[in-house]
Amino acid sequence: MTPAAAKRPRATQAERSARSRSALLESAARGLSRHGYANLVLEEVARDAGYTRGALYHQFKGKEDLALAVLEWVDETWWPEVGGLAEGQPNAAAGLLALARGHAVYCRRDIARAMMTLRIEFSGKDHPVGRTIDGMVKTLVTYCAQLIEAGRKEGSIPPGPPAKEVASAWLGAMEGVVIALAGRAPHDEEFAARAAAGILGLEGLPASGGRE
Amino acid sequence: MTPAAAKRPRATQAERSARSRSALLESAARGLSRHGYANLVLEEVARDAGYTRGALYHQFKGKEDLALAVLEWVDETWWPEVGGLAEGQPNAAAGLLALARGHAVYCRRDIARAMMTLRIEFSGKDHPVGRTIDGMVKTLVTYCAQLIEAGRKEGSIPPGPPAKEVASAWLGAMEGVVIALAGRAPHDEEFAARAAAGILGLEGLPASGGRE
DNA sequence: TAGTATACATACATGCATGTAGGTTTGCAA
DNA sequence: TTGCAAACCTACATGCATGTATGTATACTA
Repeated sequence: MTPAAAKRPRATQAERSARSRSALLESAARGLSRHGYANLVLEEVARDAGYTRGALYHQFKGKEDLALAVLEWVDETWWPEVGGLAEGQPNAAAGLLALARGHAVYCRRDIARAMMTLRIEFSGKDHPVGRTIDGMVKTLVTYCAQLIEAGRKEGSIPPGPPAKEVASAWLGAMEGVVIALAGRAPHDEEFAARAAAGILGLEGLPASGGRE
Repeated sequence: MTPAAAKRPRATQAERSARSRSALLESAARGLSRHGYANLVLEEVARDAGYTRGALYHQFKGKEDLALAVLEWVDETWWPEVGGLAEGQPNAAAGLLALARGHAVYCRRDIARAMMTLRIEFSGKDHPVGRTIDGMVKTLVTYCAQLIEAGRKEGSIPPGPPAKEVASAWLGAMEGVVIALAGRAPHDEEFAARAAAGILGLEGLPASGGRE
């Protein structure tokens, strides 16, 4: 079917649109990182992407829709890139440390701040963006809490406060560290792992030098 | 002098003004915590304090001045309440853990978020609020870095990345944890200390509840 | 090659929050 | 009590960003 697709050098129409859309998304993510939602001015977003607000309003319903699209994009890229890192590890503790390192690496593009900014601005608020953020955080915290409980059963993580509380603290520490270091490799990764280990109550710091 | 001051039940005039000012300040701090700077609407601030915008504009030059006053207030209360906690400790490592715990306690009033919000919105920006925040953070980081270096010399803190980097990460983790737990005692304090210990590279978790 | 839909730009309208100016009340001093 | 200076309130003016409506160019279709 669609023999044209095979012949044509590029699906110029759809590709053009997709190109614009992702350029706008990337610009919006940067903008959200730097200015937050309220201070984000759509004209700047469009200009930084090489367009005008007209293009933006053609691709997205409005500011809110744009922010939600950024969140969706983050959600779709985070899990394959970072979320899976816990799988291949020998135990849950190592998995959570790998997650921490992976998150730090992932956040070297200035997306971490976008998430944190939106979370601070909207978390707990009765707003579509707030609900979306809270949903994402809840999913992540639940996932980490499961890892923690598994780790406690298998003995790789010592007992302590409720797993959900630990998971919340773990995530908070992650984001705090990553933002504070703002992608300054290689320490961002190192400190994320250290903070994670501390929160979980792990004693020896594993692989803190580069040798596992 | 001013024998009136001794006679009068209250310095009604000045006291009235001070009362209004601090009520507005407190309301503003809460508002900044919840909504951030850009989303902070001065009418709400005034109303929550029992006034109108008129009173606010009588006490402060405007929104920016109000935010700066909140920062000044935080700066003036933080050091006596928290900053001093490092002094009485046996070594620098213990001092930094005490600082972490103290900060968590201090932030149970929702001031932590106010700081973090403003920091995220303005840090690195060419704006009076941004410069003030950056100054405060720089002072704190420098102070912590000194403690870290002292701790390394005396052996209570193991060597590692540059002290300033460690201090930045330490502060970031603090704020992240405190925000994530949002004043949910007693775990906020516990996790702040754990994260701090992890960042610093301390092995045994000291005084983590003892019998847990 | 003509027609149409899509991608994008320009121009206008609206709302909302800040800041300011002018008024009213309250306290204090002669 | 009279007068003045505060604390405080009400009403207006301005600016800025969003959203919408309309216009133009570029790509696909027949």
